[in-house]
Amino acid sequence: MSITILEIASLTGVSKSTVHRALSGSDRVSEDIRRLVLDCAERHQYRPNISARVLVGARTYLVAVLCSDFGNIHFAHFLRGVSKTARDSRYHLLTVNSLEELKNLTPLGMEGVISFYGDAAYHNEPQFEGLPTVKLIKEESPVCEGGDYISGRLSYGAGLMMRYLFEQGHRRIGHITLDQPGDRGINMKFTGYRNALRSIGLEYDPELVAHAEFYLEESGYEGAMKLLRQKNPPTAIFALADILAAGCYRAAQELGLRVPEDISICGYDDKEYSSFLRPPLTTISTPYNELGQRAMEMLVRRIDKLPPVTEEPILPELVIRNSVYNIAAANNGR
Amino acid sequence: MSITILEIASLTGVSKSTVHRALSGSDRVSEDIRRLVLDCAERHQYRPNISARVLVGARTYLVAVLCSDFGNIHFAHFLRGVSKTARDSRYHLLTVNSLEELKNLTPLGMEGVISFYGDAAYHNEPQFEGLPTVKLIKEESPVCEGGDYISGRLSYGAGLMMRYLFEQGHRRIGHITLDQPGDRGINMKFTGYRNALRSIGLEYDPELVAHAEFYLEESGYEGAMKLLRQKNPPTAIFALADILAAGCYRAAQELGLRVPEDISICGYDDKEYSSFLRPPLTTISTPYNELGQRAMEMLVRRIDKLPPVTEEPILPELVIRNSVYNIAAANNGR
DNA sequence: TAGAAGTATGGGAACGTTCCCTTGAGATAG
DNA sequence: CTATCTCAAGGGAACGTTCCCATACTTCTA
Repeated sequence: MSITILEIASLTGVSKSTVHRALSGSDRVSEDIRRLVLDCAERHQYRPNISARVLVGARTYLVAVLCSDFGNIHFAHFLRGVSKTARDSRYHLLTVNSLEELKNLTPLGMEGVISFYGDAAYHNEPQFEGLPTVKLIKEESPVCEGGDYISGRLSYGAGLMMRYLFEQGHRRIGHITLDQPGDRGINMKFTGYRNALRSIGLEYDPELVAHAEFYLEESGYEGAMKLLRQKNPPTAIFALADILAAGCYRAAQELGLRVPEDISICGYDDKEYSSFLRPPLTTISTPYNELGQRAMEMLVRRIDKLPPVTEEPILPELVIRNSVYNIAAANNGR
Repeated sequence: MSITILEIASLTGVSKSTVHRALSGSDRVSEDIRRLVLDCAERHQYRPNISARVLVGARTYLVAVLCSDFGNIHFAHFLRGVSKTARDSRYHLLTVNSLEELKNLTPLGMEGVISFYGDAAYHNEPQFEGLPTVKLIKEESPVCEGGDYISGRLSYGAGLMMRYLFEQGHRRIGHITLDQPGDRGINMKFTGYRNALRSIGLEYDPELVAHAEFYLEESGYEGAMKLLRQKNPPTAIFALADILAAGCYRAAQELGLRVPEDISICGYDDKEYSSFLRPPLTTISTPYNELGQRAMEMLVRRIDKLPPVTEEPILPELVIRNSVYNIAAANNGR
């Protein structure tokens, strides 16, 4: 274990109070003694005992990051962002798997919580365990008015893609959505699709929407099959997730349709594999790393009781590759 | 904050010692009082204050997981495994980004450390901060004799692939390795390649080895170009990583070679995208989830001062898809 | 029936830190 | 020269828990 404040005191021949003052920055200590103490602390690699600090209610610079699935690659990127800002602001991170575990760990003295895509059930609580809390959510909604939150802006992303498809001349745009109970984000994307249709001036046609059951390639395949076998099939399919888009590719291949010449396909997520699909998939990328950094910045301000600042929003980006055909140009060229 | 032992004491009218005894399991307390105390604790959702425990040197059930890159998908899976076992054995996890941060957080009272693919520089230290430590390493080596470690067994995985290629009739097998300073694991894979060559009875030919500079698709492309443009090119290329294999695909395509008919390509990692490559990539999968569980089990035993048990090793697995051509069968059929 | 043995409970100290109050010494002013 | 002020430094309490020892009471044994 590390050396304690009391040991430094006896080593330097001053009292623990004086050591504390010297260590905790410019209080009332003479310059000589400060030097002496700081020197001794440095030499013995003194590190304050966080646990003791907690007990007396002092600051800990500990922040909990809540995520129910550590295996999620998006979380991994998010965490990397959080971790970066945390390091810059001398905070320490504590990853927590569930609300139950968070409760068990609160005595460690965390000063705040960052929550990654929590269950919809928790959206209503503005903070966890009475601690300042920043939540990453899939899409803003009135429910979240109370607390601090940062949004993946799925609806915006969906609109981005829809507008792009429209610009490329597509008018019949299919959509594969995912019916996952309790996950508001996905319905939000569906909403994004519908809103975009409206703003573009296209009519909503339920025939153009397939409902996938699982987050699997197979579900995308089935959805695409349903959409493409109609008498008047769409010219483009916007799949809710890249993994579903991969399934669409397989369906297209099986039906003898070329991507993108015969059918345009695009996804959402920009997974690592998406650029390796043939043709490389046009998709939407969410900058989770930046979202993580921003979330931590927001939390730090909140902990410091600073008023929230309105910064430029962090928006999903359109990643244009080769899976969407420019119908407009093709028609012009004809 | 949660209710304290002292508050329960005054609530139930007994002393804090008695409350502590009742709470800490069957010590010397009368059944009546135990009931009374447990009831009160339950009702008020008592949670022991870990920080106070640390201070008096009692158990904390806290374990640190050390990883320098939280964005690593392999780590994400590993962490999921660790987390599962931790939950089952009522341990709590604390993810730590660097050795420096670990040092800062030791006062939280962690009882052990699990380290994910740390720098080679740390391999020599059997434990961090004097705590029981289990390390995930890429490959066993004499260096690690002192401490507890669990191995990804890269060398075994490389051997697995080489034997498979040999069985499929390949005799000129190229290899793309990665020159990363300080990363022993990669040299280990290279060693695995050479060992496998020897055990199979093939001669080592430096002409068949390309050294990639970065962990990038581009590097794989360059490596494959070098190997395939020789006058006597290999019939198969074993790339050090799936991402390099993806680059090999591009090189093959550019040279007008069909995969796998003209050139077999295989990788290592079994990344999510590997099954989406055309043709789907034959590769090696490391069960990081299981490795994480095992690592935590080992650590728990070590913390409990139990002797280590020798269990079945967790081995990488060959994932056969369609990127390796069976030359032997083709020749027979001819 | 006295003393020993055993059992239930209470009380104090300790862990390392921070906060608050006190002490003492030197400087300044009247 | 004394009273007041300033400033450096020391000392004690508190946080919540655990551990150890003390105390009171019961039960057993000779």
